[in-house]
Amino acid sequence: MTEESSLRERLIDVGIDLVLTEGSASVGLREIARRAGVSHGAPRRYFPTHHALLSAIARRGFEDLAAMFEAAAAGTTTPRGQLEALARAYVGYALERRGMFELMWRHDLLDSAAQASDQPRLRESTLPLFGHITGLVARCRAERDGAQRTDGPNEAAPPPAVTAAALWANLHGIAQLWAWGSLQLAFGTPPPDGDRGDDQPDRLITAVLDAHLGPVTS
Amino acid sequence: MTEESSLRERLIDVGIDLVLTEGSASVGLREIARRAGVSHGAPRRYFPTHHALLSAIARRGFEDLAAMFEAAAAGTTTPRGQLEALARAYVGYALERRGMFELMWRHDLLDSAAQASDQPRLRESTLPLFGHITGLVARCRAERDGAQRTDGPNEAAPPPAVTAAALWANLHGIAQLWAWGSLQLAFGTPPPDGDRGDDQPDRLITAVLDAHLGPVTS
DNA sequence: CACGTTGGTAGACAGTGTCTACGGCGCGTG
DNA sequence: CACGCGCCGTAGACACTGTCTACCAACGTG
Repeated sequence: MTEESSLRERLIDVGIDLVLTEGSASVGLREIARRAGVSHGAPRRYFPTHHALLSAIARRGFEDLAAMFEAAAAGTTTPRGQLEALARAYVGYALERRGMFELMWRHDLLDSAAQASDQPRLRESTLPLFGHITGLVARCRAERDGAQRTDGPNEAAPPPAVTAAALWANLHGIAQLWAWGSLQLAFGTPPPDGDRGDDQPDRLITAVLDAHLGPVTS
Repeated sequence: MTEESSLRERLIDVGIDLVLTEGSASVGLREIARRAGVSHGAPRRYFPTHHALLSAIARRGFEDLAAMFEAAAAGTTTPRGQLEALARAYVGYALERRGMFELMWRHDLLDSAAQASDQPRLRESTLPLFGHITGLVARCRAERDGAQRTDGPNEAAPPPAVTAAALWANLHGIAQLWAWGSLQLAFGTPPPDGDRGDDQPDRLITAVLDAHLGPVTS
């Protein structure tokens, strides 16, 4: 099945492999064709341009990310727990599949606005994710409001969509800055290629959740 | 003065111009040389490789950003106000000087780890920024703690460095996601090349500040 | 069997980053 | 004043890239 699939899928697979091992920069069209065992003109039959192939690869990344969210959310039932799992999955994905995460936001390499004739636009791949976060934030706040109504200074919390956007942006920034190495050396931990320190982002993530949703009430 | 400077500076200037007008992607070494009026091999005299020239350009970007922070902080005196100005300056810079902002975090294009013989490492260019944020957060919290000590559920706020990192990451994520267009369509405003909606990031920024520092107490 | 379509090959073209050899210019020294 | 020597920039080559085009071998169908 996986060995004799159509060349189109094989090119995407090889591309993903290349993005993950090498950086997202050196994913040449000819290199993908080479590793797929075909001539350099072969991909053109399925992808009119290099960007189209990269977009297909990135689309797979968004699908993987969505699947990872569902898997993470299956563990717990409370909205706060699901948000926590989602957050951990997001920056976890960015850190362990760094090249893919980079590629997914390189709008200069992707046809983010064009649609591939039947697929939805690549830019809108993040919409369900955002909707998911918004829903969880709303549920989370509803639970909180139902439980205790005594805390005074909670005046005029922003609507769930704003909080969700802020939370998402926060996770995204953590992922990118951590991948770049800035946050590590801000924390004093030596960043150069030392894979240790994987708990530090966790500390940041819980801090961020507390900030945006309020501390845990249990 | 500016017209007859050394070629080295002129190359950087032309590169910045190119990055700002065209995207950060198409800043070819030969193109810079062409627009500077020299042959394609000339830059090599001052920058051993393409990445070195791009790193010099990015370094200028970090300097500009730092200068913009100082200018923004000069307006107000309260730490909260300075943080607000800094936040607005950060995402403002990212939005109006988009190409530069993109380039600055493209660690696949920059010699982020190597140092240019006398300049500090490019990766550490963000350290003073982070230190600044941390200091402001600490001052902000000290003021808050001095004012009112009555709110109960403020148990165990994270150390200032963690809050500063979270805040910075949040601004960074807002800048990037907004530049990509995801946040716009998450908010319903049409993102495709419509420059309108510049107030929306402002709403996000204030929400983010409130979340990380607590709502304004005035 | 002839035929057109599908799926891939191979070569060409412009353009890129890097490397190397070569010129011209100015400047200090004999 | 001549000479030589660095500095600074030019020009060409090389390998490589993405895109385009012509070609070609199967293959199922009439």
